[in-house]
Amino acid sequence: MSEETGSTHDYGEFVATLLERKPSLSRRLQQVAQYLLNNPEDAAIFSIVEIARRAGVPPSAITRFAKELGFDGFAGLQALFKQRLLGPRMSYADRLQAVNREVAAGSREPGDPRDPHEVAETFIQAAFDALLRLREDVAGAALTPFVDALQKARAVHIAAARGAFGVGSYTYYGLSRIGKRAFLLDNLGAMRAEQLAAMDADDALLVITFDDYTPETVELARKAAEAGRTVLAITDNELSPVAPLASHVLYVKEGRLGHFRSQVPAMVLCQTLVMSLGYRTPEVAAREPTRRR
Amino acid sequence: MSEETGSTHDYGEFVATLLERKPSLSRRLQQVAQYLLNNPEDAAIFSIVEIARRAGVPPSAITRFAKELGFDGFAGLQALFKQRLLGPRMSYADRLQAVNREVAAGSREPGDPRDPHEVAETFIQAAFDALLRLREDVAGAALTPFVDALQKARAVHIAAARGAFGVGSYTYYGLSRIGKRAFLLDNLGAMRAEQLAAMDADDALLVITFDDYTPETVELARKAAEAGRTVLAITDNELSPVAPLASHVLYVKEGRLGHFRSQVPAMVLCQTLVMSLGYRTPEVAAREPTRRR
DNA sequence: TGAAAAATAGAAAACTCATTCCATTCGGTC
DNA sequence: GACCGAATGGAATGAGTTTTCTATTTTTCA
Repeated sequence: MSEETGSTHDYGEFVATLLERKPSLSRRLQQVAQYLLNNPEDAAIFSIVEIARRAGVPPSAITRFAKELGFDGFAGLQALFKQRLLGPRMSYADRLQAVNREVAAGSREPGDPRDPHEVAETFIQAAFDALLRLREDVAGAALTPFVDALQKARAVHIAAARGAFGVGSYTYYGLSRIGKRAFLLDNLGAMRAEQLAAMDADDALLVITFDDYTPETVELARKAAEAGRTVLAITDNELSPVAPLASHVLYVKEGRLGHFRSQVPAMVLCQTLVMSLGYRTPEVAAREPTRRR
Repeated sequence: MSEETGSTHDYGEFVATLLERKPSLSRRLQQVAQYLLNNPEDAAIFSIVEIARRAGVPPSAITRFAKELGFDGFAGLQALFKQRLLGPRMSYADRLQAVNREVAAGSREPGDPRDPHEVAETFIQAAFDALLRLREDVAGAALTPFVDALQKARAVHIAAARGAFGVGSYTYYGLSRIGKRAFLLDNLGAMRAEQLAAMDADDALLVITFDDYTPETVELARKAAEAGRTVLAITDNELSPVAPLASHVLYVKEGRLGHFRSQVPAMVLCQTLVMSLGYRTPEVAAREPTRRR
């Protein structure tokens, strides 16, 4: 980790360097450059041997290429391509690249990652990435049946704990606002089971849980499913323990940062559900909600 | 089980197989399955050692997993993920550009605005805008003194109601997670005043309120300020009634779309504060390493 | 509660991959 | 067309990754 990477830490920057230096590279190295720029995904994924084969050069040419551009070796070069592919750590939009360059140029300090401003930057990028993913996930998701189910329910009971509690609270608030009867199963006074028992046959349970799958929340979903209640789930993937219990499931693949997961996409999805439901209840949409002009 | 189970050469098929076979897998192997589904990109890119580290299992568990599912070894399993990543989908960069163009143009084909997918699109765009604005706001904001104040407080009491309750809950959870003593003033049993009175002289009150400035929340801030307690505020602008009561204020200019406010920027800001504080608490920082290496 | 079976972690072995080095080839120059 | 230096390919080496194996732990069932 000393003076290794020489020139570039960022893919865009790397491309710029390459363009500039291409004329001064030897023929073979230009060929390598050509291939890498044309197949950045391959470059991220395959071994040097495989890449060499595809590019029609010997592996040693690629090693030489990496060194020529100031990397320690192939690994350093490939790291750049991996980053690009992984997302949250890559520059995410043209508008924001300007700022990235500022940082690179030194008009802003690269900075201590513990500086709150740096942390903010990181989380904002993570949120961007998470939203991009949500956008894709949602495109193929069955939102309408989910909203149908919410509409059909006489009341919605919400189970969401720990990391998901914020999203659950927000959804509870949103549903209440549009005039949907909603209850938050907050396990107050350890009355979780009793709160659940208060569910009517026509009611639905909305379960929101991710990743650690808070056992209490999963348990609530199981009990409700066993009791024959409608269970709706928002969770992160097909193996989630609540998925098989629910009649409708929406998946939010979340962008994590360290151990902290971005609540953003789940929040936006819930907003969407609430609003979509709101549109369907004309009298509520017409009614001016409290304290809003 | 005599037939080749591992003939899945397509990611979707693999997920299906996994779903079916999950119950019969051992605990560890389920954990591996879970991680792989949650982080398919990582699975495509990193070595077995790195993946094992991130999933919190020994490398051999992953090898066992691969064999259990009928692959020759890890390589065969990983090939699936690589294929998925390279697949027919647009490259990441292309996707980003597409979104940018759409967002910038602000114009997509109209469609029915009540269609949940349209609603989702709208909210996602709103969230994008809100994040961009937050990015600007945060650049000039005094985050560090705010975090200092949080750190100095022996315990943090959080007042956030109605629309802000979700963000408040999340912040409460986050602070607790990093080992900061935190309390949520939820007005349980109408004991708001008593909950506030339980504040110690060294404690701080974190007020989160926007727009409608929930009177109860403002009242809490006022009481705390009168009692000489440290008041920290997150609100939307300089005219907010809580601004003059607080020793430190952070402003989140609302990214509203129609008349629905996006909770996203407030959420991200709170994440940032929690994480920044977390970095300062050594034992927590050690427990929660970031992905930077 | 105890014995048998299954699952597991970790270290050592087997293997793959990346890099180095040097003999050979290539391209330019006189 | 022959010389020289740079560029190149490929085998040998070394680093890193995966797999296997076994002692230990955990779970299951009587």
